Amino acid sequence: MIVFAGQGDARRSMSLLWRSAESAGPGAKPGPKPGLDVDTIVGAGVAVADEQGMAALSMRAVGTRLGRTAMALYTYVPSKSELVDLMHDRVLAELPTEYDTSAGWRPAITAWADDAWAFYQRHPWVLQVSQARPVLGPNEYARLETVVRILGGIGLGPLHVRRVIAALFQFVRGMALVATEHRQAAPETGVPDEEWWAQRSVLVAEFAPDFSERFPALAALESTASLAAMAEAEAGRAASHMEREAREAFRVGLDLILDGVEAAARTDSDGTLHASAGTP
Amino acid sequence: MIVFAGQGDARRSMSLLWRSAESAGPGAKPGPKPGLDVDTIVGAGVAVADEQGMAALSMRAVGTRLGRTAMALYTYVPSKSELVDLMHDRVLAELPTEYDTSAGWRPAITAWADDAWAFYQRHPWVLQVSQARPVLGPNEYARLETVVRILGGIGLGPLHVRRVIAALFQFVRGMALVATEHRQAAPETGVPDEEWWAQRSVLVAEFAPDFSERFPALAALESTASLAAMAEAEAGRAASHMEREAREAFRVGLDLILDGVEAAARTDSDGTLHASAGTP
DNA sequence: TTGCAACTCCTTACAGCATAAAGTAACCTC
DNA sequence: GAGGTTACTTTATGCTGTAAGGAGTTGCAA
Repeated sequence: MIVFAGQGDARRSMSLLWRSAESAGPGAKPGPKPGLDVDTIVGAGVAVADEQGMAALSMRAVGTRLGRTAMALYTYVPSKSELVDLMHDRVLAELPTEYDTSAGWRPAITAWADDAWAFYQRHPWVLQVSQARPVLGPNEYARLETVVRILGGIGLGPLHVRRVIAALFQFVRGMALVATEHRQAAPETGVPDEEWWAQRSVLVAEFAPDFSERFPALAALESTASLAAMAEAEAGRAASHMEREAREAFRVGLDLILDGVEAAARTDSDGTLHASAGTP
Repeated sequence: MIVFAGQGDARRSMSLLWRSAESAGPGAKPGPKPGLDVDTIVGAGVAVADEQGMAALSMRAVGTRLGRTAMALYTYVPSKSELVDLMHDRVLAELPTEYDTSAGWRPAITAWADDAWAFYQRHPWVLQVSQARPVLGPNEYARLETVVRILGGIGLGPLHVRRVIAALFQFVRGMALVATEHRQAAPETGVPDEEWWAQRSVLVAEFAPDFSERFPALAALESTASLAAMAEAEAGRAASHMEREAREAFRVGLDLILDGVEAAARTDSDGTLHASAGTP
């Protein structure tokens, strides 16, 4: 499903991304009045993707939602992959850009990560858009700017800042991806999480009766961990067990990384070359 | 492209995954001699995916490679998604399962991460297989067992171990994904990395002339970082700049996480409940 | 030896996808 | 009103996974 950006006319897609009441022009043009516009189409695309997932995002689906055929969209948007780019940048606008750093960078970056997490849960399809050649829309830059503002002045060298941010981004993305996949798998396959796992456990036991000899460390971990997990399972039932575990792993991993960043910031600021980038 | 596992007959797919000279049975059966077998088909699938990517993996493509039609495969494999599961577990067998922990867990886990990185670069399509409902094949478990053996005995509680491993997995996966996407984008779109970025920079400057006012921290970072990046760019030219950056960020991020794990292991082993799971 | 059941593999068919090409109708300017 | 431009539709092409049915091969029982 991963869609690559930047195939089409680069100039056209950039002008679509950065347009802002762009060049209203001379006014009346010949031909029938446009019944649609790019914003409406992008909105419909986002609605389809939010409701039915990326796999259900087809030109027909978007067109139908607007009472048109699939081909009608091509008047406004060069191709499906440009539409996805526009959808991506559109939803990115939901992310906050200001974080309070008065209590230090760490609570700020934690809040940022939590917001990103919530964002991905809201728009899971975003995780399916390729990151290789970023959309380079205004909101993509705004998101980056936000993090750079928080982490730019904590004593890391500029190259270090970039890499820490990349690592942070990918970590958040990765954990959010597992969580959304856990959540989506149930409706997609028609089998609830717990039931699926139970069924599989039985089958594993059946086909691999020597499991605990082949994977002793794993078996030991499972037995001790499942006790704790069961106790925990009684608590909430809004989200499935796997989804909650992903959330916990996200929190734990984030703290691990931020501990590392803290240490790096201390050692980096003594000696190593660094420019005072960011934080005006 | 993300394919969900476990839709088909669970029993059938488990027996395919765990089969090992399975129940040769009574011997001669009626009907023509099978011209293919599951292993051959899985091998052909891996070859197609390795060479042309996940998007090019179609039943027709795999069939053609074996001199058959697409439908011939359905005699051996219930569906495409089961085939993908089998391919996944097949290549997972390439990963080493033994790591030398005599110098401590940290070099071992670093080597593990490096091997995983190389593995993903070799089989980028693996990154497109959903993790939500893991394949639960023997090699998937072997991979997990390997990490648990390294991290099980360093003083983390069992629940903590699971989450640290989840975080580690997702981090490696995420960084590997960016790297492979950078590498694949060039052939996929026909435009080399550097050229694409140069072209885009010009367009951003054209459509957002107020860039450095809108994104001051970003602009400052870019200008200082690009100096260092240019010096670095002279060194090697095997991989593109973006790909090398992803690799660097991977290294940096991994060290950050492992610093955190080290600290956690120290504090966790004093006081908190934990079982001595793993490392016989 | 014959007949049958099981088996492999093929052809055909269908619904769905992105999108190219061509046609129709609406609208402005001259 | 004519001509050109634009919005949108219909039709068509070549992909996809896979259901359905048929052809040919083989082993065993009668």
